Amino acid sequence: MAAGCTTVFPVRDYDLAATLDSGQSFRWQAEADAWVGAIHGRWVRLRPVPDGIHAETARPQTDWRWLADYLQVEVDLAAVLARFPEDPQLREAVNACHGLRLLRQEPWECLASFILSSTKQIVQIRQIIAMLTARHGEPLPGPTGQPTLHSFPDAARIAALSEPELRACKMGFRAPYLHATAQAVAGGKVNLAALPGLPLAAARAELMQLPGVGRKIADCVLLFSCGFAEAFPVDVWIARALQELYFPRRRANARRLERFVATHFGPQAGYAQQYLFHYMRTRT
DNA sequence: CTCCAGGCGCCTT
DNA sequence: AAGGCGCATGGA
Repeated sequence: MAAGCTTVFPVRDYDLAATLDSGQSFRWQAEADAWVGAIHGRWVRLRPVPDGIHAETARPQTDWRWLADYLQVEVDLAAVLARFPEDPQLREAVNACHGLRLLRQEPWECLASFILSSTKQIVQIRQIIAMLTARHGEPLPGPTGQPTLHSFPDAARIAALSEPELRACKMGFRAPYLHATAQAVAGGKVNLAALPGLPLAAARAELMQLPGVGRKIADCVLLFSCGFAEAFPVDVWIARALQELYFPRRRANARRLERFVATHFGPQAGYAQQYLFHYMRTRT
């Protein structure tokens, strides 16, 4: 294959803006008609085009599989939606968010990002992560005239930082959680790369050993970076959505909500969750 | 000013 | 088992 800095992924039903800006990933920056980001140690610009997604890198690529995998362009969205349960609430969310997809992110960046997400608004999560990468990531080669992007600092790098250095990135009480989890991952106590090969419950239990990682953050990592499409993170937005859409008359406690999501949404529950989440956040 | 944000860990009942 | 509270920080 010839090396080049651009390619087009032919794909239908892909809303790039909704997907990159729906709270599953925190580093994509909007330009006039494109998105710029740093993934897999590379500067990338993505642009929606009529027949798919146009991609541009700073350095020539001979193999674009890393990006095709990240974007999940091979996923047949219609087949995913076909396995959703038939209920009017979910149908409404799907109709409102046509082309919304799930990404497949790098596990460490995903885990660290969601440790930093607790009781923060998405805007602030983005600010914390921007500061962390600018200060402690490696500068990436990019086009001249563009602001320099940085790689996400790996677990060993964050483990080697002091807690005050982390707190200086405005992450507050999350600093000791991120630090201790970075040490556990860098030290091999949890092997993130092995999680996709485990049964869902075992992979979840592995993640929940880590400090600062409970059920919700574990499910985010399982869904957004490990390929477990049935993982269903329940945050305040989703809890509110389930309460309002499915239990409008009586108050449902956490236990009841957990049983409902485990039985109602099926094998593509994680996709359903993303539609409900985006629908709740964007409806007027 | 108060309230709350893609929670978690620990402490009470 | 289930619920309450503190934790930093900043925006509404």
